[in-house]
Amino acid sequence: MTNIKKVSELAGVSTATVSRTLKSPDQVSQATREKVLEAVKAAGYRPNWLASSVKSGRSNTIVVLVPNLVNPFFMRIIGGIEQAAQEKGFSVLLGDTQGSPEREHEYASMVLTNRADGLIQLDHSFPFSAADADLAEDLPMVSVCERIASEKKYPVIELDNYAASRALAHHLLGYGHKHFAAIVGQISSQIYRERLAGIRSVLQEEQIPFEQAQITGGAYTIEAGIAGVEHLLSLPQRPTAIFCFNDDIAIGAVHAIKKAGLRVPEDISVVGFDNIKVSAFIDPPLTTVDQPAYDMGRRAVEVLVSQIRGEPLVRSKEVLPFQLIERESSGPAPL
Amino acid sequence: MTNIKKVSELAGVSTATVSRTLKSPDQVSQATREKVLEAVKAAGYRPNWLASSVKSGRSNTIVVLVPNLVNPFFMRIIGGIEQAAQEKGFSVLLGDTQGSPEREHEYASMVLTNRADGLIQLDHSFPFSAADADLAEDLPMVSVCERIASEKKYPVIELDNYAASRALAHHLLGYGHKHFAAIVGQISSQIYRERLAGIRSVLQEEQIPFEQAQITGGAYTIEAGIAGVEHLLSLPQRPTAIFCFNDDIAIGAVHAIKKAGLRVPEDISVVGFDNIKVSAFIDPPLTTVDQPAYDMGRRAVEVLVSQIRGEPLVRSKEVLPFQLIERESSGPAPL
DNA sequence: TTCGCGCATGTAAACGGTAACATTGACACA
DNA sequence: TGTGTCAATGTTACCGTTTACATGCGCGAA
Repeated sequence: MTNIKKVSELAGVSTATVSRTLKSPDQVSQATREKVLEAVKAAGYRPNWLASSVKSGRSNTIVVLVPNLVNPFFMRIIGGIEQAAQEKGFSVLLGDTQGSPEREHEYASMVLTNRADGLIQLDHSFPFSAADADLAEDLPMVSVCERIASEKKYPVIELDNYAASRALAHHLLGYGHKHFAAIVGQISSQIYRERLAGIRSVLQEEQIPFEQAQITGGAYTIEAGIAGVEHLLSLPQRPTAIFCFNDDIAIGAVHAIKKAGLRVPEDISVVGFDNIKVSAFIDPPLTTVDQPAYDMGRRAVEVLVSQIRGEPLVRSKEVLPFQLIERESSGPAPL
Repeated sequence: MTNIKKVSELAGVSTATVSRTLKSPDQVSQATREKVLEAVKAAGYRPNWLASSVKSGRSNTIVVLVPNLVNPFFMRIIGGIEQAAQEKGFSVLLGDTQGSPEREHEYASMVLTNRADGLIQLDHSFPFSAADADLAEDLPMVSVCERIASEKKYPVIELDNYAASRALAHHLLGYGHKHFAAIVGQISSQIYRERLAGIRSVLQEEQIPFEQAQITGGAYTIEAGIAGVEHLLSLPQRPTAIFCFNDDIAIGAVHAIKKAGLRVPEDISVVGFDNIKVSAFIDPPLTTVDQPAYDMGRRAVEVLVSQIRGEPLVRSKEVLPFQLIERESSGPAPL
């Protein structure tokens, strides 16, 4: 391993001069600078990142906790995280948790051991173990989409899920639908509550009933969408419009509806959430709510980095704009 | 920051004893061990990972270069990488390159600066900059799917693309197709050459022509699939079967074919590659080649870690099995 | 009783940088 | 000529661990 000492000997200067040449070249005379740079090149020297980090006490790394890597919506967020992190000189450690608390604990503890300076949580759980909880008190942590379940309020970058659900509901009401159902994702999350509340508020205003039996699901997967539709089609009153809490669920729902010999949207309208890439290209293209995933990731990094730098928190909650994307999976209610 | 010194003072022992208690407890008497562990708990001490890494010279980190985060096939590979890395005590740094050489250089250089111990490349380029190339000579690097373009042969975990393409070709020939086309992904890659060679070899055996005009594309995207079909439909002889070099392209192709008023597979059969999740649930479900993406990721880590440990290389090339998944996007050639 | 062995622990030198402080010398100015 | 200033460089302490080596002590064997 070529280290700074070898370079300093090669150049006939002290290690400090080598360090200065690389970190603050203007403090070094041009003559020695050239000498040193030549020695650096000759030795093939690259500064040891671990060593400088240990000195500075900062790893310039953030860890991102993702419940599911294959979800393209999360990946778009992570794309934004990556981009912003790189611009700010941070690198991104990937923490694929698969929803397992043990995994979350493990990744979260990286912030306690100086392996990372902060963490971004894409799920809604408080990621630290009970043993670490008190140490985690003032650590830089930001959540995206979901709010972290803890007394302390960590900053969150989110969507106005309530308003977005209301927009979807109004969209479907406009088509004359009267029988609604929902296939939800993770239960007990903030998203679950807000979206459901949004739907309920609109339906209540119109005096349209919306019972617990019409709410099914429990995971953000295609399979959950299929199972959800199978359940809903077995109900005495078949819904004519289904809210799916993400596009994966909606894709499964559309698939199952067609498989049952029904048509989308002629028999049942389906709306999703997230606007993942493929949603525009399935048959029929999905009506959905676009979330600015990339920007949410970017923003999360900006907030996190300012926390890491110890800057005061401006807002603990940022709500980014959604956009209702009307496509062909929703249409007039059947007569 | 609570460090080992604070703990040692609290426990009334030396820092060495604290370190030993945590790293090799059997060298410490039970009495002091308990004393130390209590002090650790009282101080809320967590060893500084940066410091131990600088000492050991190993970061126990690998960096993964991905051309495109939103591609679910890559994400399945990365899922396998993550899992295996965690089991082996490594963490994963994410390098979203977007195909940009500068980004690749930047991430690759992390291995030179001890920020990572090795790298996994999912693209086919040699990721180091020209300036770093000679230093990169003996660095642990493994590629998945694609072979790295360099004189030195780095280990690669791949699929038998030639045989898989032959299988797809035979599948379509069995349906009586005579007019083929291909929408390819990245040109100039190993995959491009092998898959095309596989297709060509089968068609040649059957004396079926396959001209350059029938080969289009250039990116692994839905849009490329759409553009590809638009081009192919403008040809004097319309193909009855299209090889798409991944499922995203195939999804775009199916979309465009339907949009043109044609049916899949009655008018045109479409086959893909990768077997991403959604392929089974679009209309019609895609015939495709399943790649064991997760296992490829796992295997890549195993090979990489053994390289990092300096173990001798067993095989420089591992070929994992594919599986032809016959679904409904392929069928009998139209009369 | 003395010697030697081995366990438990302490001391201090690493690891590879960075940066505060010290030193040197050139130069300007009185 | 003496003094002060400043730029360029060297010296050295330090970041937080780990670990080779040193020390001390108890105990069994001779």
